[in-house]
Amino acid sequence: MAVASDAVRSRILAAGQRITPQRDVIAQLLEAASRPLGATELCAAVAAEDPRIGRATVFRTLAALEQAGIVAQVSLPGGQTGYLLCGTDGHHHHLVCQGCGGVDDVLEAAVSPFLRRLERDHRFRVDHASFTIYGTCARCAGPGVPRSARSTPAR
Amino acid sequence: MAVASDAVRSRILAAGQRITPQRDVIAQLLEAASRPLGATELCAAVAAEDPRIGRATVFRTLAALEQAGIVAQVSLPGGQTGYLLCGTDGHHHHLVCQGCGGVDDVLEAAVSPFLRRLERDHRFRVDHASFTIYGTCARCAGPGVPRSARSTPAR
DNA sequence: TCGGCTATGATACTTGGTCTCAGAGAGGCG
DNA sequence: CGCCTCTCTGAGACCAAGTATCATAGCCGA
Repeated sequence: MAVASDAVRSRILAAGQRITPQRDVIAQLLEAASRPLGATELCAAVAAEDPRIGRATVFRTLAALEQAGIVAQVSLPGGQTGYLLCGTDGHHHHLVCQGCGGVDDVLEAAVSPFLRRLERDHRFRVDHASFTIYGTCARCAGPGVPRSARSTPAR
Repeated sequence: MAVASDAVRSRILAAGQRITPQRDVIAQLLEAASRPLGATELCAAVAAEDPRIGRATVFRTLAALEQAGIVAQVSLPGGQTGYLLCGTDGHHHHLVCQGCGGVDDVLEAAVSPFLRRLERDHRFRVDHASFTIYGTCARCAGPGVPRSARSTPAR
């Protein structure tokens, strides 16, 4: 059976959490998915991998991994919650492609000027902002069918 | 019993929806709250106003009002959903004050430069973005404490 | 090896929301 | 006025997501 990558395992350890077979299964499933998994989806996948793992353990593990900064919750369109293994350390945001389900990370540094501007304009102190943005990635936009305006030389 | 304001009623009508006593109650409760109400909270308030109004009607009404652009869903910290009567027409975003629960609207125009920048940097076409930002409004930040001294970078 | 702590599985429960279905009520029309 | 249709409603079953509880298993350090 596959196991979670060393990188993930070491991050779990670094957060002072134990690596257990159950956590390994869950981390590995999220890692293999590379797109946000819904609660039902994840529970089903976990059950398929090892039917003896309980729902409570799944959610506990997600909470533990989230606390360790290894998984993030994103709100999927339709109001559902998706769980996502994220490669980026620290607080960041997500671009979710509605075509392939892939996720791109947006570093906090890219959004903080925007937030500071909001703070100034609205006389508001921002404590916490986390947003998920839906759209279409370059690959899914299709080669040869680029958005008319997107000839911009992106890095 | 109080009724929803004329502005709200006319917006319901403009969206081709009927004004019924039940919708009136719900719109009026949201209007009076001036902060996001959770599902339980709202159902309880509705029941207090008229115990014969069913849950299904509450959610149906919320959906109808949301479609009419009169209410918005915001995700409250803790993952809960709040319902909110919004004064601004068109797509916009919300700043939620964690002190008083008040909500300030952020017009789409204020965020689109940020989104365009993201599109450029990530080669990503943004279809839909809606974010709710938590923080403290100027009033709750407290009088006498100058804003310049208390600005904190977003986490 | 012993004690304590962490993690686990089972299960019941809560919350948030949807679906279904029969019926009430309003509006339009002849 | 009477009828027809269409929207909206209430009740309640149902579902999905997540939490709480509790006894137990297993790891780990002393």
